[in-house]
Amino acid sequence: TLVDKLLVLDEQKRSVQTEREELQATLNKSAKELGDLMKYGPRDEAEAKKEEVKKLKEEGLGELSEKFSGLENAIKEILLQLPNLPHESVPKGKTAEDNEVIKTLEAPTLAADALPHWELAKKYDLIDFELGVKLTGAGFPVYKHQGAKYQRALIQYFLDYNTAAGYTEIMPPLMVNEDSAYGTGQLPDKEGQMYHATADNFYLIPTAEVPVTNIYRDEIIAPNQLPIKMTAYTPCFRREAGSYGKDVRGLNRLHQFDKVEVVQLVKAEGSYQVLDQMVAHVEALIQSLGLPYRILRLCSGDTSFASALTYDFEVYSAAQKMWLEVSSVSNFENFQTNRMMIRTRGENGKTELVHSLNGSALALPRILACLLENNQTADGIKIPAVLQSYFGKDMIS
RNA sequence: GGAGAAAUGGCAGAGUGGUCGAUUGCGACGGUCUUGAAAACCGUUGUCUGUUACAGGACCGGGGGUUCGAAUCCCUCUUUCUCCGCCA
Repeated sequence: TLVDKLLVLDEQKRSVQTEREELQATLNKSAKELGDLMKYGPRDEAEAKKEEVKKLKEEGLGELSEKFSGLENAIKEILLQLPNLPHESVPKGKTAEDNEVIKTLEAPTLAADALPHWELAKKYDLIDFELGVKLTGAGFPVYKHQGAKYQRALIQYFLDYNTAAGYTEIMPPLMVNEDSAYGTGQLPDKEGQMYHATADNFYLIPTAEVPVTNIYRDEIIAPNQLPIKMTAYTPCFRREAGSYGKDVRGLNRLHQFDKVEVVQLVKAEGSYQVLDQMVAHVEALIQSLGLPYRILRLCSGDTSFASALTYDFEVYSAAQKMWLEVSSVSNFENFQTNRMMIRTRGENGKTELVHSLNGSALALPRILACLLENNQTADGIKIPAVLQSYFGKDMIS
């Protein structure tokens, strides 16, 4: 297996490293002696010594260095391919069927003539999917009138909700470089899922997690700065290669969508309590919108490359009669921070990796879909109480 | 896009081929003094790797080269600053 290979390579690397460093040490020492000799010693003796050192270097060092960097690269390549290890509470399983339902609210039923959100979007002129096709392509909807305003209201409400809980608001770049994409684990795992601006080798962000977490790449965070809590609204871009059918109808799956994300960097001890807090945070947010939801603990096969434990939140689309994922809350432990070298100092002053966690709070399109479908009435679409001050009225009509 | 200058530890800023992992100042931390604080004085203060431990090795924006020896010389890339051009 990869791991066995890794162990062998690592052992080889160490022994080559020791060998090389010993040679390096003799060379360094000789060079120093030679320095004195050049200054004070007899000329011919210095020259003789010089030849001797030169020969020693040529014989060993180049070969050893090559061998070493070869081994090092092989190891690095394997390490990048290894996913995170699942937390002990993660149920074993391969597909979404094996996810564990932690909590579920009753799925409401609507009148027989209830419309799916794409019909409602057309009826009230909220979203123009065909226009998006003209401008860009499928999966790039155009929000209009009350639809655009509803988006803005949701974004603002979510950001206010998160900052009230102590998250600092961030507005990051929407494109990142290769280092950032590797840092959070999108590369090499999700190479084909990101839009790639090849002329400059930038990637359009699939989630705010990427730029926001990378803010602290290569940093040692003072212990009194922890926990670091950040929230960001960004559009997200995903190629979604391989999706098809009713999965992609309407707002169900888009290439560009809006999301408000929360990210935390915390001490390793207690990171799972923080995960629980984040789950509670997201749950209360969904509750405040009055949407029926359920919480899943993802099985090993459904958990993403970088995550150790992920909870998914799904809301119920009453007109489509299906659950739609609207938030994913994960603890990455030190998987991302190890790649990014995000550290803090422990009791003894030694550096140690922090843990990174993040979650959506929340992704907009499916929330909007459910808000439209579940709140439709003969007179219009009701706006939840918490959103009315942001939206400016209590009904879309 | 064109021309020039620069990149050194948390920050500022020395260092132009050997004794430099790096002077000094500020900041931070510990201590003395004080009822407490300030001031003053003394001390500590980069990262990675590696060993049971000591030793050892690497890192002065990134990569490559010259040399017995590179923070220092050469090539290249990136970034920043100044001037010019263009522009929301």
